[in-house]
Amino acid sequence: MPEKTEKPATETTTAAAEDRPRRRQARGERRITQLLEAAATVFATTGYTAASTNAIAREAGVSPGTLYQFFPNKEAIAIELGGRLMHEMRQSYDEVLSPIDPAVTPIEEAITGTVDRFIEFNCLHPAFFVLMHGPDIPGRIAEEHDALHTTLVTRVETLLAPFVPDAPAPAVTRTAQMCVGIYKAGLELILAHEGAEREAYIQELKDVLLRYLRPLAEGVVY
Amino acid sequence: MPEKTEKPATETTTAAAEDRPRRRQARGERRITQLLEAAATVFATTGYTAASTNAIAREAGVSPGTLYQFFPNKEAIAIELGGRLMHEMRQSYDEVLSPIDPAVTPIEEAITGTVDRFIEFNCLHPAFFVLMHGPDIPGRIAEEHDALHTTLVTRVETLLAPFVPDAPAPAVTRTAQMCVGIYKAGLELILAHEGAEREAYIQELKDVLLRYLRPLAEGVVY
DNA sequence: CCAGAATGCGAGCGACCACTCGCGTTTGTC
DNA sequence: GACAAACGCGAGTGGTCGCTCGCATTCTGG
Repeated sequence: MPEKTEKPATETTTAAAEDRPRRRQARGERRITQLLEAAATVFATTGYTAASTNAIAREAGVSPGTLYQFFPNKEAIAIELGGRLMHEMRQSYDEVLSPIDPAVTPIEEAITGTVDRFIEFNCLHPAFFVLMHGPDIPGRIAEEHDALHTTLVTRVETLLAPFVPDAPAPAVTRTAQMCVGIYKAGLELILAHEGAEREAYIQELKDVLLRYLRPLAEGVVY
Repeated sequence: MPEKTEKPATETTTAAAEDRPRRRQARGERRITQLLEAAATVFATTGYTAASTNAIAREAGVSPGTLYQFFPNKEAIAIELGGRLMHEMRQSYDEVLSPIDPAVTPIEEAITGTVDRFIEFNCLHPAFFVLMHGPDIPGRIAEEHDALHTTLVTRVETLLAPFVPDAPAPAVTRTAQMCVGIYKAGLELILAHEGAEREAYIQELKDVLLRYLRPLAEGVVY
């Protein structure tokens, strides 16, 4: 991996926020989103490491040089793409994961709503799954991935907490971790199928989570 | 990928079964297992694609040329390693997954026994998980992976079948798929922890599967 | 003990890939 | 309309990696 330019941290003088206050033109912004879309499809089909920057540029219909006009390196593409998808996801998921009162919303509804929302998002943006769950991903993105994962786990914990008021914290964490893992596993199956079969797997995932969590909500301890 | 030598099929004269009836010496066999062990550790730490053949040779303390004395290419190393692990696994799992009678063995025991056996094997051979669940894996190994996966699913299906005699086949398949997926997810969590925490996650995985499957065994349909 | 095969070496080859550079084109600004 | 900056190109560069080749060393059968 040629990493020659060590980015000598040219934070030289001015109090300017960015090191290079590159003024983007409208054309440039368009190219960026275009390149990001191309990257999304290439990442989704081949994975991150196997995706070549040349392939992304080709997919976008531009030259490799043009690509590097807007992104300093391959990782930055994934970072930016991941960031934008994360942002878009938060919009969907802040409404769903936060405001839940076990007295009002039964656990069945909480699970169904959350799962539906996440499934929809991931079906719409298959690259997100690749970037966030792909194991061949280098440093910086892995950090974002971890951040998302822990955020997700914490959210599930707070979602779970009111249902199990008298459970020790580590146990709740484990349950939340399992939930996220189960969700990931289910998502993979769901993305691998289409139509009625996909719907059936969605239902199956809900069943798993429901049967797993309902005993907790009912205070049953086996 | 440089694939120059097209193996000109030097089936020159004799009706020998193999193209090269290479007589291995004891030293060679030792080198092979040594290289395979080295490959296992390198694969387990860096994944398949990121693992360089030179790194494997270095880990084994031999030169790259020596490595290619015993394996035609990088893929063959993974194939052979995967094959040996598969073989070793079958020994553990044929005893567990086959002979189960729901009248004699309750579902709790079936789950516990199966999970324990598989967990143990995967903890012992972390490279197996990487080779079988890594997404950066080229053609041939992916085939073996798929073969293992479907075998696993089929086994779980037959394991499940006696508990749900009147369920439609596709539904059983879906349930089996979910079980395998859940197991994979749980395994990842288990491998990521140690000691008491690991044990707790093992228990958690068993709980998930148990709560998921018990309603089926009891004929309860939500 | 001695041919010949198996084993061992490591510099090097070719292909690929992330990334660059010089130069031409378009766009915004005064 | 003129100047600068942003945009666009694509051949080229350095580096890594899978793999080879010629040659030295060790083993094995007769």
